[in-house]
Amino acid sequence: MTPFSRHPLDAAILNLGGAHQFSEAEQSAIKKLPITIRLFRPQQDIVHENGPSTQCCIILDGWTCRHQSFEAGHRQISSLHIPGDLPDLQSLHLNDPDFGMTALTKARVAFVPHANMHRLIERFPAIGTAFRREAQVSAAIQRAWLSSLGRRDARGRLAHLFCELYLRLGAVGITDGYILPMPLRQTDLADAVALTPVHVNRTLKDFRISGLIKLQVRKLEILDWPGLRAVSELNPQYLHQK
Amino acid sequence: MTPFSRHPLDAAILNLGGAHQFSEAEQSAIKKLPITIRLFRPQQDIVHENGPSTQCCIILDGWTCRHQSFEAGHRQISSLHIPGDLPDLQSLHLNDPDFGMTALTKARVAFVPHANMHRLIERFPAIGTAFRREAQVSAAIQRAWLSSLGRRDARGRLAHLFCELYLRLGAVGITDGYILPMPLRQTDLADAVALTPVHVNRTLKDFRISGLIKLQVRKLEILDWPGLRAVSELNPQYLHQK
DNA sequence: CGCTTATTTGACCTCGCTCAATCTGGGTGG
DNA sequence: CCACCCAGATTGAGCGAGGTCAAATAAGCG
Repeated sequence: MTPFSRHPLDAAILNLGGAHQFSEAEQSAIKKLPITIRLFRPQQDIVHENGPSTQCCIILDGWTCRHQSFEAGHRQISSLHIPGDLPDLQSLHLNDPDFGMTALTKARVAFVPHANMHRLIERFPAIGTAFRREAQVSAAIQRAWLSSLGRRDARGRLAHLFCELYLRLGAVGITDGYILPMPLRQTDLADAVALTPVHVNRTLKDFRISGLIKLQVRKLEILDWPGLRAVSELNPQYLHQK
Repeated sequence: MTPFSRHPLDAAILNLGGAHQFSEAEQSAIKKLPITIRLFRPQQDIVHENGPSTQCCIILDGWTCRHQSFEAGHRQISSLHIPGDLPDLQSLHLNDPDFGMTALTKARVAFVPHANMHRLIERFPAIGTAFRREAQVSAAIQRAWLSSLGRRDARGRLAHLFCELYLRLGAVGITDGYILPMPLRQTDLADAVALTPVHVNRTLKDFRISGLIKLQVRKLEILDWPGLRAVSELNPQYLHQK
């Protein structure tokens, strides 16, 4: 783990490997992938909602989201992605994306041509297995969101989102105690939990008054974890961490 | 395709194969899987929400659903499954299920031990690929549901569900023109689209009055497909059919 | 034909939406 | 260094889609 061993895909390798880490050979094969790195500004499209893609992307830095738009101008964010995530494995198997992806913050994203990914899977079945596992984990997170939208009220939804982020960010070592980065605007939060920005604002105020959280500039501090967790009815099983 | 070629897993093979069907060798390997077939009555649990499973299941007959329960007694259905579906590939990779699965109708379900599935994937990488593809398709369907709950009103949600079912059932040849089986009770519909049974009832009445559908005993007839589709804002891309 | 489960309808209420105005803080140009 | 700007956050007032509760009707089924 000397500084020399740093590679842009390190976080992704760690993330994908999960419980049983990749072998040396597998890791170095991943690191030899021909990647193109691009920078994005907040609100910039990474993958357009229509139009096929020939590359997979890997989040190196910053936050991105998948979303779908509606005629009335509303949009629904269906997942949030942080460094180490591979949010577009779907395009390896399906031609038409059913979602758009955009940056929520400044973001650094690596792109790998599909052909290279397919070859990688062929040569290293364990990587194929890891991709299947990753698909299942992110499907599980999506299910949790689905239930959240379906059956939780405004407080529950926001609390659940915060708890999930706390755990996910903690797993990749981005938290500082109970303080986590929170680069999303209230508008973005609203699109994620399917509320209006106005109501998100009111609910956050409610949380603040109840002493559950403190939300400053781009930083969220969880003041009362048991309390927030109770509001969220969180069952962290679905994250399948560790 | 003589009657002699009928095998309980035929539908699943067709479903999984997708665009590029399996080779003879692959197909016969699948058919040689040691399956246990069990029958379930409506509302009976197939996979419990807690407790690990050591088998994958394949729906042979009937409808099932995945769902999550909440403390207040509510439940959210996160997906519906019809014959040919493999709704529990997740358990191949993740130990703890984050959902329960129950039969919505009388159902015939085949079970295959994980070990045999893993061996199958090892020997036939194309089957591993098919499993990845299947995971992505069902994730896409879940995303569509998620957006539906988040951004559509009661009419939109129900219409969207009906349109999706029409297309999915059509793809496996279960529809008869615009008539499709609809074994779900209004309570089940409510749990799927996150409304109360009462409001589902009112919305169905509204559809009936608008001449969009006819809903009789266990049968749904779509009287005005363009109309229903307009209400649903359906973009069938996400089903990735064909 | 009686019993249970599902559907239907009515009356009332509430959570979250809409619309609109105001406040705030960080960035920018003079 | 300061006045200005502008995106984002905050607050208020009124409304409506969908929820709740309760009762009536209809449909399976032994």
